[in-house]
Amino acid sequence: MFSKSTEYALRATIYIAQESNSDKKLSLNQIANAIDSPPSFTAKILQLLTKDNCIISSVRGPNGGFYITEDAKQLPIRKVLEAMDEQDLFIKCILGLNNCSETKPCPMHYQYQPIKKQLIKLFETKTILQLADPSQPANFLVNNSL
Amino acid sequence: MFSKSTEYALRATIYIAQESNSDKKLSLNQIANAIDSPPSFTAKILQLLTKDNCIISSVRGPNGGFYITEDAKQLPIRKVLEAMDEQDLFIKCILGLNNCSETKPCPMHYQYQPIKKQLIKLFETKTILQLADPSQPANFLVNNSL
DNA sequence: ATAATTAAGGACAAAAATACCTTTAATTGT
DNA sequence: ACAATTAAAGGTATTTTTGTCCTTAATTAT
Repeated sequence: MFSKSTEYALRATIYIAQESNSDKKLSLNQIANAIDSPPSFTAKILQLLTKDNCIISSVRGPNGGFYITEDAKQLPIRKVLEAMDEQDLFIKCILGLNNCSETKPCPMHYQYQPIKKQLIKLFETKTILQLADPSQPANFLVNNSL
Repeated sequence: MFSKSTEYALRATIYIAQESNSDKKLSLNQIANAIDSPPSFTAKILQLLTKDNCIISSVRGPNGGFYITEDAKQLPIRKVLEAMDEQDLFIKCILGLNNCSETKPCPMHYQYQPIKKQLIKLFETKTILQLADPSQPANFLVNNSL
């Protein structure tokens, strides 16, 4: 569905929203460890998410780290996809066509369109806050023993 | 959603099912031209689809080319994903976790699960024939002038 | 038989995604 | 001021994906 970068970005954002606030910041290593991602690569992802502090905020130095503001928690998760430049879901159809629509539909258009609509709705309406329920520690591990 | 390889594979399969039969075979160049894909790369994709002639059939030599049998048209399009080793949709969740389920759900599980179910149903129940039906649209061009 | 045609197969090239490492800058506490 | 800590930034390495090219094998028509 998404690139690893986007998966890490979504996991990191939700985890930070669950665990942090401006008084309790999370270090890169805490985050990478929690969301099961390579630390150095995760650093790059976090840099994208903190661009202009628009999704994630960060401060350097001792007791520094990453956190998210209450305002940013209200953003729809689509913003995370935008930050990662992951727009194919919104632009392309399931066969990879760019302008697949009612006027020039592909052979799978009528089958995929309703599903695409739900996916778009999910990312445009669900906020970071709605996905980050702090009442219980969430599962972010790629491989679980079931 | 899918890799370019898988997109080409789906487009090629549907196109071949629309246009060919054992008496009317399609050359590599006809196919690549129709589905808007790089010819040499498409050749590799077609090799995967013709493995054991299980989805697409081919014959070499003059008047040779690719075609699909009536039997193969009855296969669900999931078979194309299998041939391309594109299994993430069926295995992983939207955050990239392998064993995301009711017992250990990720933070997006309950939002994504119903959509994933529809996607799986689409690929497991729709046959190549159903998508290649003359009643279905037949546009395969990546960039349309709308 | 021979030549022409077409897919199959192998090697290789380019580009993109993923991952790592080192240095720099900011911040904090002493 | 200084040392310690932490993210930012830059460069590089590795792997995967995408794409090309050339040779081989099969088939057909002459």
